[in-house]
Amino acid sequence: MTDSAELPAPHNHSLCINTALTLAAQLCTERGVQLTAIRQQVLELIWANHHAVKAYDLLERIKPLQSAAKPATIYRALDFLREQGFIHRVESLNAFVGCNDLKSAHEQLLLICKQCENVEERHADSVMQALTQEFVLAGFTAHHQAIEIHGICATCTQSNHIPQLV
Amino acid sequence: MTDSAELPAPHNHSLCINTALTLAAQLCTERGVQLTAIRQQVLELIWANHHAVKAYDLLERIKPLQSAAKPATIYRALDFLREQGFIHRVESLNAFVGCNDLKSAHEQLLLICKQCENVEERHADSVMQALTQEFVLAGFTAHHQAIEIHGICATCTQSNHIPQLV
DNA sequence: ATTGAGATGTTATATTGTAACGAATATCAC
DNA sequence: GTGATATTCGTTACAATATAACATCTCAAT
Repeated sequence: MTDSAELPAPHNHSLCINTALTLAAQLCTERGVQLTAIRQQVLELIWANHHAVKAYDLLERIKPLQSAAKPATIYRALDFLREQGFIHRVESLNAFVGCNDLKSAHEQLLLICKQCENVEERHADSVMQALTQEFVLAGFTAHHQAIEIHGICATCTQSNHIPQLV
Repeated sequence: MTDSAELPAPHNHSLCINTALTLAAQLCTERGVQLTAIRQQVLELIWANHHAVKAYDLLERIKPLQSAAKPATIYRALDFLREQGFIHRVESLNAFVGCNDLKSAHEQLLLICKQCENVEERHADSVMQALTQEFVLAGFTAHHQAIEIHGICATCTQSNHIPQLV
């Protein structure tokens, strides 16, 4: 049996990773910033699945590649990747997840499944519009927002309804 | 000059605190749970202003009252207060703020001012409705949500426009 | 070759949060 | 009231997350 709990949808994940890495490399070139080996490896590790990854897990995983890696190694790479908009920090998990919309500067919604732990990013324009109205009402100028919803994703809900073999 | 940056609106803050504490005490009685001295003191310290307070700051502030206080003392009180819905955790700040809507079970929006550090809680029904629609679209069952917006509040925006005496 | 900016190595430490277990206290049935 | 039970608290130890500070390296532009 494959790991269907983690990558439930028919999903070519290496395509997923490749797209993200290729685009990141391209954007770095355009912006004149360096996607160094460490930064690229961290980005690749984050994209290993659609979970939110913890900094110290990344540290363990990068050590075979970068034996000198220390916490600062990881946090610096994470800072860079965040500045470039390649990843998001999931505030409610102290963890990090790849951004799958590098082109547009959308602020987004993160749907975090408690069961499979996948994090789905959605643009949710209607939510953002309602938020903007709310800011106007409150006289608030928004700079940055974190919208994180914990629950059960569609795939897990479905698979939970499939009769179990007991 | 008074501390107008922290409590900018004409605002009877002791009323604010008293209301919160009285209501919390009442709800605890109704629910058959204990609002012990420690828990009440922590709640009171959180309500000292409208900032998000860090756990270790609370620890320092409660020591004059509870000389035996240790991290676990604070975190247990915080757990209790959260379970009862008396406070919110601000995920993006690792900090805690009083809930000013104890009666209704609204999930809410936190508007966090970078300048005065006040946290304003808003119900934002339109945002929640848009969110609910988004969940339906995504087939997602939401259990808990954190919506945290960082920016500049109305009061600070106004006072920033007042010509400075230089 | 020099230099200057950015990236990394390295050590140390700060901050945030939990686990585990025994002692004290409150609550409830009798 | 007394004893049984559950809850709360004290205490120690530690885990997990994150940053500061400074030295060194790399590499491109001059």
